[in-house]
Amino acid sequence: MNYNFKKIEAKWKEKWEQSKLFKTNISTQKKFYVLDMFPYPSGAGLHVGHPLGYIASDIYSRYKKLKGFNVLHPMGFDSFGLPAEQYAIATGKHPEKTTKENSEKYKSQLKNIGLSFDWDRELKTSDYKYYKWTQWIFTKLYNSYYCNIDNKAVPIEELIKEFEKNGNNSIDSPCDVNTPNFDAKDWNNWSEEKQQKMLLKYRLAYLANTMVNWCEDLSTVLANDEVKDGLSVRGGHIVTQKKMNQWVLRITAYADRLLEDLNKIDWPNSLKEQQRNWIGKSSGLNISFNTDKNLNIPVFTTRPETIFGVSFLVLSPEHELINKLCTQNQKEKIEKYQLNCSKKSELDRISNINSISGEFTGSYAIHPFSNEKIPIWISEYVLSNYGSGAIMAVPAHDARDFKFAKKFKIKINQVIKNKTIVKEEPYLEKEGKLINSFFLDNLTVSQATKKIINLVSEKNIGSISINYRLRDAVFSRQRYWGEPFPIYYKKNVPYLIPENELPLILPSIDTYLPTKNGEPPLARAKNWKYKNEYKFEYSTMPGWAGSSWYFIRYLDPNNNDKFVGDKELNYWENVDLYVGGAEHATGHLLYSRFWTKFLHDLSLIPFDEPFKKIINQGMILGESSFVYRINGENTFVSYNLKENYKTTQIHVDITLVEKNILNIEGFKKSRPEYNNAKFICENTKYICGKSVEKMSKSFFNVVNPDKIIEQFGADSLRMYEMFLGPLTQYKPWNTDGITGVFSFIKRFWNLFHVNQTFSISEEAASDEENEILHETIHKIQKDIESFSFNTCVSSFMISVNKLKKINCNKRDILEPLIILLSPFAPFICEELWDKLNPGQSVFNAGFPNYHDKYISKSAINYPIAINGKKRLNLIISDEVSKKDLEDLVLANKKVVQLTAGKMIEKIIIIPGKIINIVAINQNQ
RNA sequence: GCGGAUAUGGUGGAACUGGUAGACACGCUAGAUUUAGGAUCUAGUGCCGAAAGGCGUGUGGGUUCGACUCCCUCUAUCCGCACCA
Repeated sequence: MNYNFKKIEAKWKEKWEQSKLFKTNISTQKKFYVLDMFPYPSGAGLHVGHPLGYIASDIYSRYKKLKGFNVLHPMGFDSFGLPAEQYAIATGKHPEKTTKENSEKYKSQLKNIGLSFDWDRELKTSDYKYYKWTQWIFTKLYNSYYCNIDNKAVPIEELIKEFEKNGNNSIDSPCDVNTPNFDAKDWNNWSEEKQQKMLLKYRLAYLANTMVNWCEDLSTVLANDEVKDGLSVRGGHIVTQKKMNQWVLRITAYADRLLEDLNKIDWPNSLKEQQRNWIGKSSGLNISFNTDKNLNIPVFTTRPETIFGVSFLVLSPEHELINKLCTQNQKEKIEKYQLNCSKKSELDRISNINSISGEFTGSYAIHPFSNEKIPIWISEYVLSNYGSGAIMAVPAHDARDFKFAKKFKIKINQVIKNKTIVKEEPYLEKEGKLINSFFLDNLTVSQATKKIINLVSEKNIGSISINYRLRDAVFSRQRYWGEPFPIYYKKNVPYLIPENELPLILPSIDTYLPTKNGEPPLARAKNWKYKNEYKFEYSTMPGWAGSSWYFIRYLDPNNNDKFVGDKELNYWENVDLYVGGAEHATGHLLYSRFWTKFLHDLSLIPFDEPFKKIINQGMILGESSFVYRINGENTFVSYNLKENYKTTQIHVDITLVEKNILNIEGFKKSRPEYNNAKFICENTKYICGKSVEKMSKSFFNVVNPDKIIEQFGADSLRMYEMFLGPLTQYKPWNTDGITGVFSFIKRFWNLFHVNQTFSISEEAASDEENEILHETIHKIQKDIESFSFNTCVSSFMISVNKLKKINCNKRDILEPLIILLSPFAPFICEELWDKLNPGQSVFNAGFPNYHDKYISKSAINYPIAINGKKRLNLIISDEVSKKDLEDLVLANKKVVQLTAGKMIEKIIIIPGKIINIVAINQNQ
């Protein structure tokens, strides 16, 4: 019988689906939770790069199952999002419809690959049965504040009780910067409206004015990557910065815990490092500078010891004191500068390092220790939302301050001794002794830092302060295709929709555009009011809302009474292995940790980290092909002749290229403008150029897995994806190479067949055969556990090649080998297992154990090296003593020949590894 | 600018804690076989050289009996973040 993968794969796909082989339930076994990052179902479907991580996690899941674990391995879709909405705007099709079509397509592609997902647990974020609970979590955030004393989130009722008793005087909790002090009397006298406004300043979900990229012509808000050089990418409309009242989540309250707890999870270091940098904790000192206008300017510095090096202050262009500091003759310039900055997006403002700009306010600060006059400037390199929005500039010891001082010819005071000439370049190290610093002179940096901190607090002009780079997370989107907020407004004050009235269903609207007066699309919904009276919130939640907790919902996806059942939660707990791309480092992975910690604080879940271990898979890159068109002509010149002309490089669809040779007829037909194209060829062939880049529709280099499966089968696709290289690395796809694993699979099949007939021997295995088997078991187990799947495939090839050579078809050997291979190539293994053990599934078998006695060998093929360079091999029994070994080696003819005329200085014997003879020339 | 990774044949890659560099494949060369298929099998294939031998893991140095592996220098490519005071 020939290996007919089409028949085999179709058969088992159906059988597994019918028998619900991959359905999981709570049991008494040990659990293991394997999760893939949530895909967004795009209209283009899967390409060959997408399933890389899914195949890896599938192999690991199946391995864990064979090892006796109860494995949870679910899949679903992050189905809210911008592309579906934009498609809806363009075509009028409801995003729900396209989302459904796209996820069905994804699902069928994933099933073709033979991934062992429990599809009964499938979920979609856009399903109201799911987003009911996303809304519910929002109500919990809204109804909580963060207590710094307990260091956790606490229900807002506790805060109200405290306000009623003592006002907010003894509250230690992050809140709005403009929160006034009040006592119980004030609180109890306030109207409900005023009380609600005060509470909003403390909630973990609160309203705040935040800057957005506003596009007047489109009357909508744009994302950073939709804006370039102050214009919208689509259409080139002017984009300005505008403040907008939006929902914000107080993630900064968790900054320290998010940072600290990185130490207790098994994530790649680079990922942890990215989160650390994103949170960006830095400790320093807040110091107040008085000014000639008698105003206090607080500045934040991490280098307080350089206080005597300050030669100017810089405020951010939005700083609230600028109006008061700005003198009459500087006013015009300052206002012009401020206006200029407001036109730039934050991204533009900070991306241009080399153009230094700023304006002098006309005012001076007074140095708190030397009483010197210090000019006050404004510049866009100081950000209003970090620290206090103002800095003390020390050009001798800070790179940006240095550039600024050079440009505006401000003096540069060196205060730390070093060989660097600070007139030419700044000295940035925190090493050396202080100079020009009065009472700090001759102290080291750390001594001076301590001393200045003490003095500043004694003088009552500043205090130690910890700053985070992390900002609170804006949670509103002016879009249609997202979760509606369970919020309505009464007298402009937000109120929650009661829990028992959730979900608040996303209403239908006629068109998905914002309204003419700039309200989000939901303002178009007809008769959409709470109790027919109160306006709902019109913005929707961002894409990351649904993906911040989906891993919890998988435990109990169909529960209509709770977001997850207790039994399920306590059995499955958090994710043991999470596989996905590193690009989510500071988005999804941080928000999920935040929500997990929050839910844990309210005792809703028993764990406070979502993902115990993460593996980042690398990307599979595509190989793009190019043709070269002579500028101004419809003539294409072959790759090696293109230097003779001025040409433009154009992507050509890789399906029209084989072994770098262009299918000219196909190319002509591909686009009307190529119909009459001419070609300058090399030996009648047109050679294309190529390069490796991201696999993308726009580069015409995508390879569809369905086509690969059609030609070689899913088992070959799975094994080839793993064989390409280490899971975590970036690597190019090359379809030609798949023939290697395809013929391996056929060779494996042929082990079970003699003259095309299924044939298996019941004879006992020989030592040689056992050796092959047990070495393979050992290697496969080790490599799966270290996620080295590429070397697993090599070992399978090696052992099958060896077994083929000795024509082994013994059950004792082949049966365990099927189990070993089944996580990688499930279809063929199930088929062969079924022939050996009719009616049983290989996935209910146990992973075989290896025996050391077959792995250790008594004779060693010793490599013999002379001066570290291997020269020959000698087979020597491991019972030979060291002394005998030396004699044996020195007596060898080849050794004698190679060491002739040299003196043998010593012999190094590393047992079981190598023998090295150190020989030196005698005449030297 | 800062941070992180990576660099090994024509190509993808292997080499466990310093111990045989190039496993396993693709490609290529030669041959066998065949119902001409993107089939199967055999042998060869790092580079230079007729051979002996020499040279080889991005560059230059160092430690070591021995370095792809450890240390220093430089270079290139990719990725991430955006002036974080």
